[in-house]
Amino acid sequence: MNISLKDYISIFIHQTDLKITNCVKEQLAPFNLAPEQNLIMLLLWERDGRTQQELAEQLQKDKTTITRMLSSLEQKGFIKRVTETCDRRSMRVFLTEGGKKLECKIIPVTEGFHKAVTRGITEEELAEVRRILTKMQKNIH
Amino acid sequence: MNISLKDYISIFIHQTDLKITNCVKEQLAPFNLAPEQNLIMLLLWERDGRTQQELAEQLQKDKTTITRMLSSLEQKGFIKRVTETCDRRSMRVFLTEGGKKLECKIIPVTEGFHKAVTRGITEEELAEVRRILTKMQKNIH
DNA sequence: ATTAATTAGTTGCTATAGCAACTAATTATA
DNA sequence: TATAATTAGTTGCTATAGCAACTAATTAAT
Repeated sequence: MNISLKDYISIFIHQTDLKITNCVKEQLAPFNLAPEQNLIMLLLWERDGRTQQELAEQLQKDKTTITRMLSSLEQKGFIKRVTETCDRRSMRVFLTEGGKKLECKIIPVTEGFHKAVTRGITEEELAEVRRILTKMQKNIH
Repeated sequence: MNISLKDYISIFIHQTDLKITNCVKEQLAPFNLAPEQNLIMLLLWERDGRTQQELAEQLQKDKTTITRMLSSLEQKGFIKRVTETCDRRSMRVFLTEGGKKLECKIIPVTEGFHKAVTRGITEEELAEVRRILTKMQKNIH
C-alpha cells in the first residue's frame, strides 16, 4: 500500500473494516447469511415484530438498504413481513421457524469471531479505540 | 443502536467507516468522483501508467472491483486504458487531460477532510488507533 | 372537511466489494 | 515443440449502501 494513502486514518479504518467484513462473510457463508443480514437477525432474535423503520434506525442504515436486505432474508425463508393493521403503511418483521432455528448456530460464530478479533487486546485499549473513533464521528457532523 | 450490537467492536468500526465514507462521498460529489474512485486517482496523480494489477495490489482490492471502477472513470473521461505492447494481457492506466486537471481541485478537499476528521486528536492517539487496528487485522489472519 | 405535510416502504439508479468462471496471453515444463 | 500452468483482465452473480423520486397511508393545518 502506498505511503501517502496509508497516512490517511480514514483509509486505514476503511481497510480494517473491509478485512473484518470479509472474514465475517466467510464464516457466515455456510449458513447462507451475509454479514449485514446477520445484524438484522441478531435484532430479531432479541425481539421480532419490529418495523422496518425501527430496524433502519437501530442499524443506522438507509431504509432502502433495509428493504432490500429484508427481501433477501424473506426469499431465504428466514423472515416474513406482515402489514400492521392499525397503520397500514408499516410492515412488521417476524422470524420464520427456519429463522428461529438459525440462532443457536450463529451466536457461537459471532461470539467466536469477536473473541478472535480482540485477542491480545485489553479492555482499556478497546475503550480507547472507541473513544477516538467516537471523536472522529463527531468531527464530521 | 442496540447495546448488544454496539458491544461488538467490529460493528463499531464498520459504522465509523460508513459515516466517514458518506461524508467523503458528499464532498467529492460536486466533482463527479466517488470515494474509491478518488483513491485510484490519487495513485495516478502520483504516477500514471500503472497496470490494473498494480492498482489492485496497492488498494488491496479484488481485480474485478478495479476493472469496474476503471470502466466508470473511463466513461467519465478521467482516465484511458492502453494495452501493454510487450505483454498484451496487461492494461496500463493513464490520466486524460480532464483527469490531470482534477488534481488541484481534489487535493485540498482530501487534505481538508483529513484535518477535519482528526481535529482534536493527537498524533499519539492516532498512532494508538493504528496500532490496535493493526493488531485486529493480524488477529483475523 | 379539504388540503397540506408527514411517514413507511418500494423502485430505479449508481457505487462499492468479492467469488466463480471465463478468455486471452504468456511462461514453464515435459 | 506441444502441453500445462500461470497471469491479466472481463463478465455474471450476489450483497451491501444511499440518494431521488415515487406510492400509499396517516396526521396536521387551514
